[in-house]
Amino acid sequence: MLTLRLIREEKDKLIKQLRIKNFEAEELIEKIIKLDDKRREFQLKKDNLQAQLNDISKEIGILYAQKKKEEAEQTKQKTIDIKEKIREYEDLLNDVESELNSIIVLLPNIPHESVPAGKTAEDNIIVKQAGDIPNLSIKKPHWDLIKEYDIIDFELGTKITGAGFPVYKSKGAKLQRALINFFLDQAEQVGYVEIQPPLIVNEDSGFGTGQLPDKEGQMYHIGLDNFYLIPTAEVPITNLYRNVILEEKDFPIKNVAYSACFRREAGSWGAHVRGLNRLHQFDKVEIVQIAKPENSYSVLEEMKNYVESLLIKLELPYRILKLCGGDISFTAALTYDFEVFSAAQERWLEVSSVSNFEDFQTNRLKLRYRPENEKKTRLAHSLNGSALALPRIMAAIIENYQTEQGIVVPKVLRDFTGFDIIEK
RNA sequence: GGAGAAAUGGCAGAGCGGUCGAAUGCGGCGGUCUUGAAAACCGUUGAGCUCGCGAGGGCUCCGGGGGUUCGAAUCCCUCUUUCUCCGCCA
Repeated sequence: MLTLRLIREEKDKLIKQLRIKNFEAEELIEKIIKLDDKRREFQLKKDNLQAQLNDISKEIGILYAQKKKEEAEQTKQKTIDIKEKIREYEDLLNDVESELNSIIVLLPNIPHESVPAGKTAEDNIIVKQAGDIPNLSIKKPHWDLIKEYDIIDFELGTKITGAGFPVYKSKGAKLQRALINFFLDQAEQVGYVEIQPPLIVNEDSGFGTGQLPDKEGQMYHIGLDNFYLIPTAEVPITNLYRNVILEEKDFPIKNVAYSACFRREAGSWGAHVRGLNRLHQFDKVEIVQIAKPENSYSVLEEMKNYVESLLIKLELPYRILKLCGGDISFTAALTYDFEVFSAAQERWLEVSSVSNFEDFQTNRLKLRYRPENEKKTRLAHSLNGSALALPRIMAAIIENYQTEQGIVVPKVLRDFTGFDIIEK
C-alpha cells in the first residue's frame, strides 16, 4: 500500500512511474485525493466538536466539585446537540475511510527506476547466466525418473489428498530433507536467524503482507476458524514485525524459515506443469530482511548474491533475470528471478524470486523504525526471497544428475544425505 | 476442558467515574558539579493523526472490540493472552 503522503505530494511522478508497470493510475489517484480531502475535513470537524465536548465535561466536573449541582445539570443540556453532531461526522468519516481503504490498495507499488519497461516475461532482462548445462547420455524427465527410482509418488498423493500433493519416499524424502538442512545451515552461516513460524495465519496477517483482500483465491481458507494456510513463509515471518517500532540497534534483521507452502493455483494448470513443476503443497526455505530505506538496495544485492551462491554450490546451471514492469509483482519495486536449467525438460525453471518491497508492505504492517537522534519514526523497508524453493531444485537435480548408474547426489549434500547416489 | 486471578509507558509498579497521557522507582537523554568518571542534584523522557510559516494548538490510544455516562485506565459485555489450581494428552 502506498502512503497517502506520497500519493498527494508526488502525484505526477507516480502516475508516470506506474506506467512502467502498465498501470494507468491517474483516475484512481484523483479519486483517492478527493476522498482524502473529505476525510480530513470530517476528521477536523469531528475533532473540534470533540474538543468542545471535552471542555464542557471538564466544566461539569468542576461544578460538581464545587457542589453546584444545579448548574452542572444545566450544563449537561449543552452536550446533547454536540454529541448528535459528533455521531453524524463519525458516520461520514467511517464511510469515507472505508471507501478510501478499499481503493488505495488498488495502486501497485512503484517500480524502481532500473526496472525495464515491458509487457511479459519475454521482456525480462537476463542479468547473468552461469554454470554448465550437462551433456546427458540419457535424458529422462524427472516425472519418469521418480517412478523408476520410486522416490516420489504422485498417485499415492492423489489417493491421500488430490493432484499436486506428492508423497516423497525413502531416498527422495531424504534428499529433500538434505536440501532443507543445507539451505538452513547456509543461511545461518551468513547471519540469518532461523524461525519456525505457524503455517496457518489469521486475516490480519494475510492483509499485512498483501495476500488479502485481492489474492484471496490463492490461499486455502479454513472457514470454520477464518484462518488461511500460508502460501509462503513470507507471510508469518514478515508479520512478526507488524505494528513494531524498531531501534537503530535492531538492524540488520535477517530471518530464515523453512516451511511447507500451500497454494490453490486455481486455473494455472497447463502443459508445462507436469511433475514437480507446480504443486499445491511444497517446501521452501525463505529469507526475509527488514532494512533501513537507505540500505535496502544494497541488502537486495546481498540477498541476490547469497541465492546465487547456493546454486553455485549445488552445481546447477542458472540464470538471473531482472523482471520487467509487466512481469514484476503488484507489491515489489524490484525483483530478481533465479532460474535453473532442467536438462531433460530443456527448460528454465524459476526457483527463486528476490524482491525489495521498499515501504509498500511496511506501510500496511505499520513497521517503523526510529532513526538515531530523530523524534519522528519512518517506515522500514522489507525484502524477501526464496532460498530456495524445493520442488524445482529437486526436479533439476534429478534430471541433471541422472547417469546410467543412478541419480548422483550433489557433493555439498552428501554429508546431509549419507549416500552419494540414488540407485534402483 | 473446569475453577480462580491478572493485563497500565523501555522495565517495575500506583491509580475513590471528573484538570490522568497517567504517581513513584529504575533505566535512557540533557545539564550542574568533577582533571575525567561515579555519586548527588536539576531538567527531560511513548505513539498515531491533524491545524499552523513558526511558537504552539486539537483529537485518539492504559491487551483487542463493543457499551453505559456530560465525562471511562477506573463500571458493564465480549474476545485474546498470561499466571495459579484441577483434569486430559503427543
